Amino acid sequence: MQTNRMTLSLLEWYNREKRILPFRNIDNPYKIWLSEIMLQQTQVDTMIPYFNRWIKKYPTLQSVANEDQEKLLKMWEGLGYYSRCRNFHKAIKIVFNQYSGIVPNNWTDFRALPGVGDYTAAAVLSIAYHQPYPVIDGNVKRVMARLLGLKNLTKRNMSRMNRYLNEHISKDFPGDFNQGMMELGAGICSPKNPDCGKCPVSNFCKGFLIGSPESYPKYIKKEKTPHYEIVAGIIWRDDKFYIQKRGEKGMLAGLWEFPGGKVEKGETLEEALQREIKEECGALPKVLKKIGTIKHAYTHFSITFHGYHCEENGTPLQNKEFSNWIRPDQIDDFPFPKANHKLFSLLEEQGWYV
DNA sequence: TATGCGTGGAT
DNA sequence: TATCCAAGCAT
Repeated sequence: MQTNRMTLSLLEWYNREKRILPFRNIDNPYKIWLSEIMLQQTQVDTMIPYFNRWIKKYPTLQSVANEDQEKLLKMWEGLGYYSRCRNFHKAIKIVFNQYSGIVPNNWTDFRALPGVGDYTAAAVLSIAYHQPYPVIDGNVKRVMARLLGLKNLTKRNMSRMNRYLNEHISKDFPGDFNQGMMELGAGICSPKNPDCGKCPVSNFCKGFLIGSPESYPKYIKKEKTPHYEIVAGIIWRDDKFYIQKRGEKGMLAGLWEFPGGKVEKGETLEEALQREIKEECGALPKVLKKIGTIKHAYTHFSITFHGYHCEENGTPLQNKEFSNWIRPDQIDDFPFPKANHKLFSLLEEQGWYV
């Protein structure tokens, strides 16, 4: 397939306007892979400081393969979607043990690694290894829907996009083509008010020619998410408080937290706190004082999070396998979810101790 | 195939 | 302020 005008126009624009990204070292597939994992559902400016911190501590693939997962999660703390980190660790160990530490350069082997889907496989193989696999992310979907005038992202329309991209991707600079498409979506072909005057491919864009690019693709309204009242206890034993580690699966897996949980219907906050701590730690606490309330939104629900100072009430808490007693200055040694850090902030303001 | 999975930026 | 949505993947 010969290079065509749309491709040339996109590449010319990309080379002129592209952001200088610290993670585009084409000699280092490990760094490109990490950057693509960190960028999933995450904006570039949010991810960059995390990437720089990670690479400073783990400059090589081997250094990740040999590290404890808890330390890696601490580096990931605050970035969200923590399964990315756990899967990346798993995949790096596979590469280290089964591929002599060389990131596979073929689709079948690389795509099979945990946490690597079609997007990441195409991104890494095109950017690091110059192979002509087109990426389709949220940006590209929107850009392509407008270019081709597709209202609905049906299976049929997705295969149209795929065919168009496979025909138009630059064989010489597939990584630049892919990044150009994504940069276009991020900076110009935005969901609302696309800046078509600056778009290098507006002449080829059906949405633009029709005069309503923003109506592609069709907007799908999302269900409202539920809201929950959550209670949690900082349970003191002298100058230390109790934390427990979450399970290996599900939400916030592998992170640490305080005991607590959802308030049920007809329950007061303190009743819920007593019940949850009894269920999780095997003993009723004494509730000393309310710390305060914070709000937090997850993808599928939101919470109001009530924190309480507590202490043991005669019966000590059970010492579970994945629990710990720590001082406030030790919170930097454990990965905590964002909601817990919001409560930490309140405690910083008030002074930690009751 | 629809849903669960975090957090922060943009409007 | 509320809402959308972001360089997706696993199940």
